[in-house]
Amino acid sequence: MSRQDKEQLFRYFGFIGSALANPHRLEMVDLLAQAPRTVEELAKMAELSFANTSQHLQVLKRARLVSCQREGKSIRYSLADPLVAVLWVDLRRVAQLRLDEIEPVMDRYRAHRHDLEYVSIQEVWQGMQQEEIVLVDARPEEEYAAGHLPGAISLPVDAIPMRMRDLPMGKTIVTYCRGLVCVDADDASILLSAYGYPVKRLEASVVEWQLEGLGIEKG
Amino acid sequence: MSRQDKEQLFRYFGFIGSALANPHRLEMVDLLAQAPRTVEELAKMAELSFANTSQHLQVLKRARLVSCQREGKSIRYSLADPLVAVLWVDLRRVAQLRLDEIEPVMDRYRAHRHDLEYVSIQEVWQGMQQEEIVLVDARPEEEYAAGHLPGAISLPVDAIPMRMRDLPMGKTIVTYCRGLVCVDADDASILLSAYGYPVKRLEASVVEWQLEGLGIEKG
DNA sequence: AATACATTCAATAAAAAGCTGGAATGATAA
DNA sequence: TTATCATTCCAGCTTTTTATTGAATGTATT
Repeated sequence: MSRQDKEQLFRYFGFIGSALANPHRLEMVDLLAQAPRTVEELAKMAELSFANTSQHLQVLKRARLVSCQREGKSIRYSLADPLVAVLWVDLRRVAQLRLDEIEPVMDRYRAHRHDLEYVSIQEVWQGMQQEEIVLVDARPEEEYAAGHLPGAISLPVDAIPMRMRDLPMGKTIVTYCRGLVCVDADDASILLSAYGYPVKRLEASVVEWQLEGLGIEKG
Repeated sequence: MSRQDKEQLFRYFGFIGSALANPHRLEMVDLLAQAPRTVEELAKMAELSFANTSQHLQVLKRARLVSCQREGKSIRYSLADPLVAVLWVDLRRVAQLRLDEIEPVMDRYRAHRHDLEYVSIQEVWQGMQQEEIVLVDARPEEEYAAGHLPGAISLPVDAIPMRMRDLPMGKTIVTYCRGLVCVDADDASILLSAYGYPVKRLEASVVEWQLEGLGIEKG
């Protein structure tokens, strides 16, 4: 009996693992870690068909990694628990640490990677206390609204040419976005430095910020 | 180009996920998180055939989650990095937090679960400073040797009737083993309290101890 | 050099997961 | 009520994963 129960337990653990065994599902988890989204939004962002997106979401839902709630005509999905985001960050960390093949792809994906100057979470935290830097959230506004670093200004990449004037001069700008697997902050940095601002990039997301025990702001 | 690279990145992440998508592989990761093992040992412990065990190990190895090295006639596998153990702990945590189905199985598997008194890592740490408790490592000796809580005595369940006399009287005994998915500490607790010792159980493993930032001992 | 032994490889069959396009559902809005 | 629309379900098909055999590999020991 004991062995069977043990196997059953590991079957449940494997069930969670299976949910994480697909690239598209991981991309959805990554997106949902930023902000809740409808099926339609997710399908567009992950470049998948509706049916396919829905099916993947069902898998994540059955594994209890996401939950959903109706909102008007559509259904909005979100991560079921912050711990799921932590799990996803860990998986990504292991992949980056262990799979050497990732580096060259990362370099291609984030072509400007080596042209940028980076800052750590700690440096940003200190710089903010001393009001030496301005934090720029380069993600879409919904994601900013769902949770952003304290004091950050929302300035989605697409909106930079329009709303650049909002930025105060004389301070160093630090951009951030969804983290390593996102080029928004890269693009924003390139743009802003072309306009003459001194820019650095934070290579972390809101989840990693929280993992450091630091708080966030909403709305 | 950009989108393709992004997809490639997520394919790599999914590759790590796939390695975690099988119950037997997770059991092996759990075992290897305690101590390095040969294929033969793992096969016996997980109750799998040789070939099957080897095949699963290849999958884990290709995902770079484990590494191996020859040792005499046999090959000894171990976790490739402590971060892998962290990932595994997180996966287990998510499963336990989110899958309600797990509780009843856990109750059956660890039948004495509700007869035991539990202590937290913090309580153990404090109790040890004040020399009020004796820590008993109920795992096999190899696992104790590979890393154990500081000051713990190695007393594998099977050896309790023989070596019980080594235990000092007058102090509270705290048992621990591989964590939640292991009954060694349960069995040890039941045995020792039947012999009249005051016993509590720590529901955590060496990995979780380390995650609290506390050190361990080896050898 | 020959043998023993732990591990891996290869081939197969069975089971599970993945994608697609169209139909069904079910809540909202008219 | 009816129409609309986002989402889910379904049937079919292809691909991937898994367990099981038995043979092959490659060290270590004699």
